[in-house]
Amino acid sequence: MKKSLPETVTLDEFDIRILRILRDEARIAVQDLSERIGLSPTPVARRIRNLEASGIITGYAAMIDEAALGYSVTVFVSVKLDRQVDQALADFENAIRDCPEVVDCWLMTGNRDYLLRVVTDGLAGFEEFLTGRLTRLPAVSSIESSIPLRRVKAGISRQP
Amino acid sequence: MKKSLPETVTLDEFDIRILRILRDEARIAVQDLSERIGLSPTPVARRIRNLEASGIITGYAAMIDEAALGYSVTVFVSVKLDRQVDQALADFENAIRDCPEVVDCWLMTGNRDYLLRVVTDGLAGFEEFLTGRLTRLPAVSSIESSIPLRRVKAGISRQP
DNA sequence: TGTGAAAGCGTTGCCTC
DNA sequence: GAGGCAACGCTTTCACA
Repeated sequence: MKKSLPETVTLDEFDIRILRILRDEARIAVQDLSERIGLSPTPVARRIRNLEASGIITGYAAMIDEAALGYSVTVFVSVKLDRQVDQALADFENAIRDCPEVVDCWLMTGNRDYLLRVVTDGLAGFEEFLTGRLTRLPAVSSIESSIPLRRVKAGISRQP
Repeated sequence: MKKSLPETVTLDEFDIRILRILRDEARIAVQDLSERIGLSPTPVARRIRNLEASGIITGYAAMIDEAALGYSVTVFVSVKLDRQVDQALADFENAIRDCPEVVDCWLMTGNRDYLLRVVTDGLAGFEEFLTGRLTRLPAVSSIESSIPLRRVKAGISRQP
């Protein structure tokens, strides 16, 4: 039932604990990590390498305070395309992947519209993105923006 | 000792390049990083420590493939509260922070509703979260769920 | 910011269970 | 099969220029 995944890796308690710690402190030393979970460094390093090789750990990211960098505006944008053929979707997605302003993008069910999280250095920058880039993409028919007041919980991935 | 507000830190080209690299490869060795940006390891380590201390780097996260862990379902949930006094918001937010299913949560402008990204190990798990936890929170008046087909772009933060 | 020495850490081969 | 130990080599750190 639960083996539809490409990787049928089985994770034991140690793997789960490693993931749990690495999820929050990705730059921790293997040695410190091994002390915390009660194993010696050797198997911990092996387990981390296996988790990386099997695709369970897909990478490590520094979490950067966007506001401190001057990116103070986050907007959620809902985009609808007027043509929903595969080519239009693919073209739109390729264009989105080239936009640094778009941090996150999901294709939604239903009317096959997209949900984007857009980050800019101000409302002027957002307007520029909207009028200068987004509305100029072919097949874009309607755009709806929602502005958040604040982020209540900031997660990267679900905790095991 | 120039410890000022996080917003007023000035970043030079080296800092930006360090952030850009750490953003994608947070576990890179300082030595490798220093070779890539053309500085010796010592100042690079110092810069990283300063970036952490000034709050520009808020942490490091391992990116974990949720599907490989069995968390195959992502749902965006829009929640509206019937009372919008501060206490109701605070209570709701505290409850949300305790839900491992809720990966990300934003308070939106307008009708002051919340946008949640919920991750579970299946639709049954989602239903359990919905009926067992979310609808039981006080002040929750309406809930709307949207299911994504796929993630087009998966970002952590805006690239500098 | 860079250099060099010292301390700390990760990696590997081998052994044990 | 997986964990642990020890030694080697690389990385980080600190004093000082």
